[in-house]
Amino acid sequence: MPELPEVETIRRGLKKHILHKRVENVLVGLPKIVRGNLTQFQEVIRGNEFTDIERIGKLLIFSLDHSEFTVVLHLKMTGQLIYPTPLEIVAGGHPFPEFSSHLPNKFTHVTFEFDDGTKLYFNDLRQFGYLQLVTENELTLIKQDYGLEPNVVDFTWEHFSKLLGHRKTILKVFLLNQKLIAGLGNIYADESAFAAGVRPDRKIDTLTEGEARQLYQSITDIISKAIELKGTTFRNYADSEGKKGGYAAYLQVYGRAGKTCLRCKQAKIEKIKLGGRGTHFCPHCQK
DNA sequence: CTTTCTGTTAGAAA
DNA sequence: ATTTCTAACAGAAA
Repeated sequence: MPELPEVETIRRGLKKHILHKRVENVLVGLPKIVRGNLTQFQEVIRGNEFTDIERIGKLLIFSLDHSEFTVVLHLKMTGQLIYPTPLEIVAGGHPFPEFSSHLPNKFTHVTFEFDDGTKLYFNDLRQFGYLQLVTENELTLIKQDYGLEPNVVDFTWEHFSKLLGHRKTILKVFLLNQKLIAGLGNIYADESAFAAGVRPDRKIDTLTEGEARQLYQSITDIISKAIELKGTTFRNYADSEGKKGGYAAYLQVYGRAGKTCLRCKQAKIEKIKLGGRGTHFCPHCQK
């Protein structure tokens, strides 16, 4: 579920709270959520502490103190990392009734218990997400599978344009390819194409330079705005404090199939399937 | 009731 | 080599 802005929001939220706290216990209710050897996973983390949290694309990377291992975590479609702070424990506030108001709940598969009594919950309704211990070498290999980050300085027009190259693939598929651009998902891909005025079913090699530049700018603007607003809650995304993201109010096409376009106020938003994903666009505003 | 859809992606099949 | 399909899963919506 979460795309780059949502994962980044979670990363920032957790960094404020969980670093340098001794992990007293790692409770695992659903073993398959932990890839690799479960016993080793628990032994390496118990008694240790997280020293940093990084992110590449939609993947979170937790550094451990004095360990050859690093923890990587992917939330996939419905994963959540919730760290109730004392204030929220009092308020009892998880915003989604289906996840019940108190944690852990039936979707909590891993719980980290810290030495100050606080807990970090990994919830995942659809159970696609995972945690895994990786060595430095393995981490290097994983990083090689990720392309440009849209929110860093070297996401330049020159790099982006090189990425487009002479590809003939469909724009939507291009935008979702994590090996090329890391972190875009279904929502921001559709929103970026709309903002650029380009149909998502266009072939990359038919884009004019002007359209390509528009697209580059749209991705940059949308991702930074979405990070600023702490992501988009369309269904059940929540940040580490259990709060919803604010970007949903800015969505132009995603989830608006059949509704009148907010820009031209004439055409209805169409929904088609591209690369196996529901794809939304305005047939009037996007060429 | 059944069918289709869902913010992801690894791996198989074509 | 590259592109498309499917599976992993649970629940909401149609």
